[in-house]
Amino acid sequence: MAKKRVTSQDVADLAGVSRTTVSFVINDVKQYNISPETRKKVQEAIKELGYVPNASARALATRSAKAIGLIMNRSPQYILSDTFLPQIVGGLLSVVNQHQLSLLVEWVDAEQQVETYRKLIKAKHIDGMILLTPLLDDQGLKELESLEIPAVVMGELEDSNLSSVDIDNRLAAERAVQHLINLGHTKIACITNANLAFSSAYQRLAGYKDALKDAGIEFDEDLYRQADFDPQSGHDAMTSLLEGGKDFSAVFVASDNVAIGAVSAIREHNLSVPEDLSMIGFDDLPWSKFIDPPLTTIHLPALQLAQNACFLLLEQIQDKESIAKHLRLDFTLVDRKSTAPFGK
Amino acid sequence: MAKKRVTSQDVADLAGVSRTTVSFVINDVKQYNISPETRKKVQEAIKELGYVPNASARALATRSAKAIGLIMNRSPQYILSDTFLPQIVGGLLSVVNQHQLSLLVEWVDAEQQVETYRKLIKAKHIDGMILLTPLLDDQGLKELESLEIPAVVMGELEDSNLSSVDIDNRLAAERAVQHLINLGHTKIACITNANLAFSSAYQRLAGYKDALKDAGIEFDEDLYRQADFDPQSGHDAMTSLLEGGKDFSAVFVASDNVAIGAVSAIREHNLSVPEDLSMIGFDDLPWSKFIDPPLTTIHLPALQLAQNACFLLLEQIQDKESIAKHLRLDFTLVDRKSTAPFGK
DNA sequence: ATTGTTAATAAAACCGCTTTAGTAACGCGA
DNA sequence: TCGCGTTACTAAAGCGGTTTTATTAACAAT
Repeated sequence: MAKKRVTSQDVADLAGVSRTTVSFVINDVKQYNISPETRKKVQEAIKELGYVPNASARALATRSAKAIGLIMNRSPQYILSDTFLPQIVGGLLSVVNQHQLSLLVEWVDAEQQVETYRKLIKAKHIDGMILLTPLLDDQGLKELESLEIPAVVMGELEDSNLSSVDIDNRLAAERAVQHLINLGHTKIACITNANLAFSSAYQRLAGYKDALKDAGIEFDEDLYRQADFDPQSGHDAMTSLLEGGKDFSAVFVASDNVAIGAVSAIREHNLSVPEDLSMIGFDDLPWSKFIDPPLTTIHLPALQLAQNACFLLLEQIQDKESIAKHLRLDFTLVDRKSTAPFGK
Repeated sequence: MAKKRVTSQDVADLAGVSRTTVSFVINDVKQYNISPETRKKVQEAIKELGYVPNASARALATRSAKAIGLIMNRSPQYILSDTFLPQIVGGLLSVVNQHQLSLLVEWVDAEQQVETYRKLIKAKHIDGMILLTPLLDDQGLKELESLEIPAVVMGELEDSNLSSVDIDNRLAAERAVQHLINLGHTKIACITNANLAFSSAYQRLAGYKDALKDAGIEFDEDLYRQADFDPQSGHDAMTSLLEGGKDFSAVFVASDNVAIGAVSAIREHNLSVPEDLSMIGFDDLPWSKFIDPPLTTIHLPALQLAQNACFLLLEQIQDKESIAKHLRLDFTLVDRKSTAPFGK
């Protein structure tokens, strides 16, 4: 008893008009004037039949998918620990919904980036895309630029012409480390948020080095570790630092999600934050102020970043000629309880 | 210089065959045997032109969208604090990718549930859907059942015929509370994870009551608060409990995300967990074992739940006649450091 | 030689919508 | 009365695939 699908023809028949007219009513095409009575007849027929236009047919005819894609570079394993995902999805959803669009989530395999980007757009599954956690050497992105496809990256890529939205990661990291320096610390360790192939990790590390340099402190390779997005990696990195034998009184952890693991490692060594070790984080996740001690950190306006990325993308989709923009939102340093003056 | 789109006709021309043949090659239709040479010619043409079949056209012709939807009931505001989202998305993505499908994320407004579900499916945007955090009285779901649309809910709904995947929330909550009782606690407070319209909140509360009843402890309205998914609400609920004047030695918090806020409130009252108050959580979020104290909690296999939900859905999509299944995955109680015997 | 089969490909219809290019009806000025 | 411009609508041609049906050639069987 497969229910026959209701098409615009059915609506047209019931209303006693043509499919053309039905289409005009639905899309509110204004240069063709349809009489109020006809309009009403059609609308009633639509309601009576419970007609919903077929999205694929529409997309095919209009050559626009009415959908955008959120493209993630991380492998599923990393997505699991992407603490920002809810904020990003929530942000995108809020604007996408207002514009009657759909949101597609895709994950591109590192090995076949180039292919995947191309396919997504060529297949016209989506009208444009938002790229999350870009890698510095992403060949696929290079191709995207040349294909002149609507796209905006959430993150910074130095030599890219794609539109982007981010905070100034490097400067923010510098400010974070300066905060520690201002408190009198000179031996400051650093744990990155991820492997340096990710632009945010690279830039935050650069900011750390900037701050040291400004203060005339030499960068010490032994006080630096790489983490891998999740708390466990932070725990391991901190353990390694503590057992490395090098003395330090403060640490800059380039992601709160990593920091929470680092704090647990510090506790395991019977030390405490900030009494024995000051820590400043990065990201300001929803729970950062609820842990013990509440984390001093850099607030990343993830929701706004996502929304703005979406706005930029929609702009590009509507006006293909629009030039690439690089939007930088403000960050703020949130001073809580995980830092203390040197020497107590 | 709008690059002309490459269609199957172009491929056919280049290969010197018909569109039909191109289609057969692409889809590997086996009842029509195409000679190896033709096949090769076509494949080379495809490669040379960089041809990618248009998804909308395909969907229109095959009447299948090759996409599934993840439908969230929470408002964007709540999505922000949905700590499981990364695991769910990661889980879905991993199976969706294997099957060459796309994943659409949608949020349905509480006010227009019925409409939204129908539209999504009728528009054939998606072939089926996975429903997250269902509400107990969701009218839209009722309609879904009658429309015989492929759908599986992540969660439990008592009187629903839709397929579902979940753990036994009620039993798990009972076990959690029994754990406290076994430690000698008798005055046990409860903070729900959300408002009781959400089935998980309702069921976890029921489990809490079951455990009390089994142990002959009377349910005390004053020792019970509702939270609202996020840490702040947990903080507020716990503050309210502590300042309520009623004595209690343990608390069951029906979500770790809420629990982290509750712990912070406890600290603010200069009390500590588990010395002054034992706490058991629920969910076992990625960071639950890294906070201080590491949370004793119920482990919810979110990733597996998502994957299984997806499998069930795909099954339903392929075989419309398949009957609804209710899958219950195992939970485990993870005993960490936030609980202690009563009276120390 | 005739017919029947089968293998390999092509023609054409169709999926359900949008959109261009009309067309009929009507009022209006000359 | 005729021509002309509006107004309110429609027929038909796509959009780019899939799928049913048809066609042709080769080959085996009668």
